[in-house]
Amino acid sequence: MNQMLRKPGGAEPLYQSVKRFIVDRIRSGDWPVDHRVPSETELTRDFGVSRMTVHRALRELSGEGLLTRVQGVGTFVAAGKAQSSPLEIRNIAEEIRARGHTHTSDVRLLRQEPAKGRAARHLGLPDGAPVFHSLMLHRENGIPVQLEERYVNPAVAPDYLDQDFSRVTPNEYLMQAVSPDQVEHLIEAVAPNAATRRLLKIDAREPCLLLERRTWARGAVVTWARLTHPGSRYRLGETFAHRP
Amino acid sequence: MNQMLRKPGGAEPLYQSVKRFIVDRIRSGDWPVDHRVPSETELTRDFGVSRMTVHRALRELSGEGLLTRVQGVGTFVAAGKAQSSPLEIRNIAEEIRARGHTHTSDVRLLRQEPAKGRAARHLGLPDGAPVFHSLMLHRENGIPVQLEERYVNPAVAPDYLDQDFSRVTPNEYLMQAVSPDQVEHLIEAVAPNAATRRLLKIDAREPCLLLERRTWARGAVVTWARLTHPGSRYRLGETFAHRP
DNA sequence: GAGTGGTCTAGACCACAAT
DNA sequence: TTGTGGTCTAGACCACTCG
Repeated sequence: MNQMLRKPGGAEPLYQSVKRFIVDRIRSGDWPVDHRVPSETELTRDFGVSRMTVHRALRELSGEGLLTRVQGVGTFVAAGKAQSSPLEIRNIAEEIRARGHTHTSDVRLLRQEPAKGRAARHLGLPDGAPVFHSLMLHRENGIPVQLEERYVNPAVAPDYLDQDFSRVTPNEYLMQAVSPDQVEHLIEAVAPNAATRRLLKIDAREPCLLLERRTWARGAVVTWARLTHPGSRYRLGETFAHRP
Repeated sequence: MNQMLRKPGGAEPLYQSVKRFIVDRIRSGDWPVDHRVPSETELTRDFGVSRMTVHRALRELSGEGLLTRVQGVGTFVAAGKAQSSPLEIRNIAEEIRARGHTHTSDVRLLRQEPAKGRAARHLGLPDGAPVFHSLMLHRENGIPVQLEERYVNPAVAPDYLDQDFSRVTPNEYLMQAVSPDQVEHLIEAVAPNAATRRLLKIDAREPCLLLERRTWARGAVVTWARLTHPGSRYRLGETFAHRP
């Protein structure tokens, strides 16, 4: 029966089971973008639940941006360009997983070096003071979506260099290690330089969305991050309240 | 009957009517923060609809952050009311004047036309329905900084075409004419097309920051605006305190 | 025990799109 | 005409909180 679909733990609503089943198919790659999802009638039969229950699952996934529904036509896996809110401090890995996709990342650089120029000024440190510097490349389903260059104040996060950033993103680590009390964001459209183009695998004509973020904790700058995204693969968004 | 609660236009789902009723009570101040909302049973009786319908309305309002629901206790008007947004609806003219600079603008287009493609979809209107379409160029100290292309729902702002937009920006007019209750923003980096390059006086290599904004009032889309800025002359920025 | 919200069913009618 | 999603009903059982 449909009990087989329930989570082992037991107490999960049926519509959650249906949602989980669909998200798993998308996450695993079984259902690519634009793939047609079984109709409500089919899912009703397959899961042995009522149509209202299936409908709720599909409606919620549609509201979460994972599916697109067209009356009279069907339900499809949403194309969904990457989209996030600049308001909060977003976690790129979580954001990607929330879309049902796979997040992977490479550590391209992780070291201590003398602060110079803008990095020193943004961190509020004297020129030549030691800083931590990291460069990460984040991918969504294998496609580069964010280049994360980050400078970290060693006084605030002394263990930064010892982390395994293949398991926990720098963002995740810093958020739990030193919860910041102030944030600054700047958003710009920029032309990528040669190194950025190579890492993001884009050509010179593609503009990039640059999000710069600084965070503070108890008056000291924690980190200055430059997050560069290919314009064709990422955008920032936010909705206040719901659109009906 | 519950027909009295329906919108004059007719076709509104019942759960929408219930939502609208509650939102109106909150917005008007009748129901302050922490006010207890009538139970599902009471609303079912008052509206003459089934409990499932009432439940959906309350569940969605809860998801949108307007209500808080506690099983076994009741439903209450949520506190909070979002932190100030970095992407509040900005008024380009005011923003420029706040920097001590001079704002000028040209009306390049202002007319009614049949909605097509994206404009129709974004406004939630059928293809070919009449819409208002305007194109404005905004300058800071004589230098173009924003190209504002805007589509407006005639049903919501019927007098749009009669305004003098050399004195009041479309944004200012719409904000005071129909105060929106919902906003959506999207930010992208894009390459400008030929017409945009010519109007903004930039060359093909310069990326542009595109801010798309939709606003709603009482469930209907008011306007969809595409604000294009030269990457070298404009950026979005924001500082705020983080909630611990 | 009474009242609340959370979930679920088995039907129904409708609007819409494709054939 | 067929199949799709959108809405709605009138019940039902459950978990939970409170007096």
